[in-house]
Amino acid sequence: MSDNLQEKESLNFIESIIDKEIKEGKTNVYTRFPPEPNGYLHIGHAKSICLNFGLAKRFNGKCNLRFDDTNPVKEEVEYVDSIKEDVKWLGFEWEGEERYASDYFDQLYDWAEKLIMEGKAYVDDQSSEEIASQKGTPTKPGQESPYRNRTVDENIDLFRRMKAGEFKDGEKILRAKIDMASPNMHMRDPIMYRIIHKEHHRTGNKWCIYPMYDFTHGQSDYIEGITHSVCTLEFENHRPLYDWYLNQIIDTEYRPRQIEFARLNLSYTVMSKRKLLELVKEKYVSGWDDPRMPTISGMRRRGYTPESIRNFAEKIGVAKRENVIDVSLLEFCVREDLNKRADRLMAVLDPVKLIIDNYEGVEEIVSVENNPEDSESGFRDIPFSKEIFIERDDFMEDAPRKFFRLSIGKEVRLKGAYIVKAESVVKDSDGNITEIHCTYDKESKSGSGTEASERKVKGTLHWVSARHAVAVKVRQYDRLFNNDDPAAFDDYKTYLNPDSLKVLDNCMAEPAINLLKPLDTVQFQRQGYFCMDKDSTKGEIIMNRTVTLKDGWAK
RNA sequence: UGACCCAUGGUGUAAUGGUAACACUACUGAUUUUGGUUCAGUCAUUCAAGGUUCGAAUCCUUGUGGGUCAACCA
Repeated sequence: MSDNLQEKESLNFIESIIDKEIKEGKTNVYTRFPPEPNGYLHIGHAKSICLNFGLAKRFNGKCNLRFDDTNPVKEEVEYVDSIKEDVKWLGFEWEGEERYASDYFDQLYDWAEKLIMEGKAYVDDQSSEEIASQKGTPTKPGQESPYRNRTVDENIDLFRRMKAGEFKDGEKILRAKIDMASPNMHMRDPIMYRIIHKEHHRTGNKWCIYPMYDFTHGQSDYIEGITHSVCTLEFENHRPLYDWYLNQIIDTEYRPRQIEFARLNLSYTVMSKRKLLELVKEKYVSGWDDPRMPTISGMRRRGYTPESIRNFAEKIGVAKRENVIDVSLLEFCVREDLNKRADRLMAVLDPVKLIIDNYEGVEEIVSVENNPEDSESGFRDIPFSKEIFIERDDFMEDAPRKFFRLSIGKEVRLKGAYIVKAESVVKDSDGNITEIHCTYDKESKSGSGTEASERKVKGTLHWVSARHAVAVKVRQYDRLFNNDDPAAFDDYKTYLNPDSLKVLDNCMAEPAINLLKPLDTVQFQRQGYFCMDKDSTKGEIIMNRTVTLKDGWAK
């Protein structure tokens, strides 16, 4: 029966393709995640990672991590390291050691010579401008290069001299000889190798010619035994070239297959590496791991969990249709996860003092459950006293009838403690409330079992005992852009949300906050989920707001 | 005036010729010592026109709309 259920589970279109192939006798599934180490991974990459590793897992296959490092101008070791960390953090394990396209440079070079020998590639002496001008347009065919019909001997000689470093950057180039009239621009004698005199993060100064993406990717797949080369839609037009190159070198039955899917777009954010890099370089954010960034490292610092991101990737599905996922789905996923696992803590973000005038004694201890969603999580003790802080928003002198919080003459429950009634307020010369004076019902203590403790009151407030309060700094993060599709505009930066970060310096938390370590997540009761920032020190606790709680009141 | 791809509620994703469904969002209500959670419910969907078929979201044709492609980027 359970088998039946599993069979009924719907497959995405890639899984359907593989499922069909397996039924037709194909035996293995081998995928790869192929980032270029020229930036940090973002939530869009997470979709691809979950897809590729997920496919391997589902079909008992393998998945490689391969760095597509064919352009030393843009690539750096810093990015390699961060990418490895992020993939691991997301919970995936690649097959063996990570791979590098640069590991295949020798083989790629040999294949290039082979193509030259067969008259299928030639060296072009023209400038990039000249080549571009002969390329034609999508609706007009291109013209053939005057160097297109050089002899094999001449081409080989020139190519070897390119490799030997006899020419400057841009002086010569190796092109495949395909079809300048092809309706597919990528087939109009695409560039295979260009000269770049620049040290490579892996191969050092061994090479001064580097292969282009198209001449690298399919062959790398072939070398690694990849069966399904899953990439995003913009490579759809490259597929004929992917296949053409493979046709030149393959002499076995095995052949990798490119399949394209629609990349992830998220509302209220930008996803392109170029734009993210701009935000970092121009200091609109504090770095790649700024908690407002849609990068994996930013989300980690913000307090997102790997589980919530994987679950998100599962929920958004995989298809070929352009899509913009509502960021509220991401928020739903992290709340869903954190609700189950985050211990509750009380913290007052905008404190105002509340004094219980008839409170007897100095202080006492109350006991509160750590997480009502997790019976294993137990209870903790919290100090309570005559003077406490509550949220400024939780008090109104004259409240509308739907206001379930504190106002003069009205009662509320202090979470885990007593029911209090507001009697009067003290204000400063500007009219700001500085103290709220209350009386409490001595018999109403939570859990005491008395009749008074069972009384129902409209609202329950979080609070912190004034003399025990721990000062914390809170960073309230909000969406980075205030337009739901900023990427649609060239001047997307004008849509940056000026309130995407609010720093609150005078927050007060209960003493248990001292037990937290960096990256620990808690729920501040009635506020949201917060994650201790890595910049916290002994003297200063910094909490990043991951996401607010859903607010059913929302004035 | 090219090639390739795509079109299902507000947003996503299913339904694989046989009752259009699931999730998110929004909104109701119940429960609640978090205006959270949980539970119950409501609103809302096949781009258009032809054709094939007993039967079409699904297959065909033609439109329409959208995306991608003219880096010595990936």
